[in-house]
Amino acid sequence: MVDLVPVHDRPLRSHARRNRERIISAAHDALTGTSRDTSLNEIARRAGVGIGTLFRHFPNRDALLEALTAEATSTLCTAAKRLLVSDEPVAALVGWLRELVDHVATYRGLPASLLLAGTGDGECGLAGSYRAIDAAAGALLVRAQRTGQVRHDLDVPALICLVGAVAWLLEQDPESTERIDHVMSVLVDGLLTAPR
Amino acid sequence: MVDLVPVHDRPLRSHARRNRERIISAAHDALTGTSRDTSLNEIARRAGVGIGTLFRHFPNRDALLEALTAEATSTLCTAAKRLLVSDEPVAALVGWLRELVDHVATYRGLPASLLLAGTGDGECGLAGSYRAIDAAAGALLVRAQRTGQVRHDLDVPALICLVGAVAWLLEQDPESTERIDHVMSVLVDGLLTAPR
DNA sequence: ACCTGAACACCGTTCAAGT
DNA sequence: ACCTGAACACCGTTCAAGT
Repeated sequence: MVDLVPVHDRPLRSHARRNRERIISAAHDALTGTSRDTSLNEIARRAGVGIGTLFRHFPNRDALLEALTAEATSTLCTAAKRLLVSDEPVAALVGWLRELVDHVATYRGLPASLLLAGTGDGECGLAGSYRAIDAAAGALLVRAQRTGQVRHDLDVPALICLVGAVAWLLEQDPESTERIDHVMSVLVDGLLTAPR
Repeated sequence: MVDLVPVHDRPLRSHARRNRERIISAAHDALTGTSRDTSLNEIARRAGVGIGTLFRHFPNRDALLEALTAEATSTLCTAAKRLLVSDEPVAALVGWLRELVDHVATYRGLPASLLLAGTGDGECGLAGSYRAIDAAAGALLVRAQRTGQVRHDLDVPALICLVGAVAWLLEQDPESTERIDHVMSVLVDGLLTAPR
């Protein structure tokens, strides 16, 4: 994209960009740490920015979540592409799903927002992330199903539902990692083809 | 318990009891219908009662949820006892878990509150319900495990986690019954013993 | 073009004042 | 003993006013 903006408002734009970064950084710290339930007003305050500025950059909470997770989501999806050439299709799928659970559980409210992005007809903030995850998971799923070891009556939305549900469990009690692993193993067993 | 209260405050007590019933009834309608996200103030208003009265009867949202669900929970748990003498232990467990999912998904916020009741050390409102469900599920689980068809590395808390997660999915999108059924069948497959 | 922060309509919760 | 509702401290969100 060519830069057509006049030179004289460069400093303003760069200042705005810095504000954006500050908000993202403050939001990351606020939504990731131990006290994850931080208000948007508080995030703006910590970012040293007016609340109006936060809403100017991110019209709603989902837009902020999208910005926060965009980078991690895309690295996760490129990782999926790399896994597509591994020689263990089922292990690749399962391993990636586990990573996805951890990723989605990183920010409070992300499981619900991601699910909503899948259901929602319109363009809610996380629609882009959802599509990226959908594509990555789809490729891994199809390849795993071709081995015959994974149920064929599974589609990507169902898979994302399952991941979202487990991520929500992790969100409810971030301490209970071992229980989540247990639950996840039950779920993975369910994905595998049952003996007829 | 013997009734020791003087006769002259009987009408007051009965009036209080009627208020309690009104609140429960209004809350049921408000939290069950299509617009499930009704505020406590609004519920009090619909019940024709001051907001202070609502908080006097139910100190927090979980206490209200407990009162709302107490009856349905106990009938579900007596149903579990009846299922204990059926001749299909696995089908009994699975069928009951499905009913539990529907029950937990009935009221908005119940999945999260129930999970918290399991984790919480103290006495949050739904601790009683959790114990009842724990006992009922435990009996069904043990019997199903004795057949050898159900994984032995499963305990009741893990089971309730799974139910809560699926109920949360249903809560997020009450329309998607067919998808939930699908997810539930995957989960149930995961509960069954995998071929060694 | 971008930022600010007072202001709005809400939320759950409390508590002095009533009967 | 029980009820009331104004009041409090919050929340997300908007928007007139500034630079």
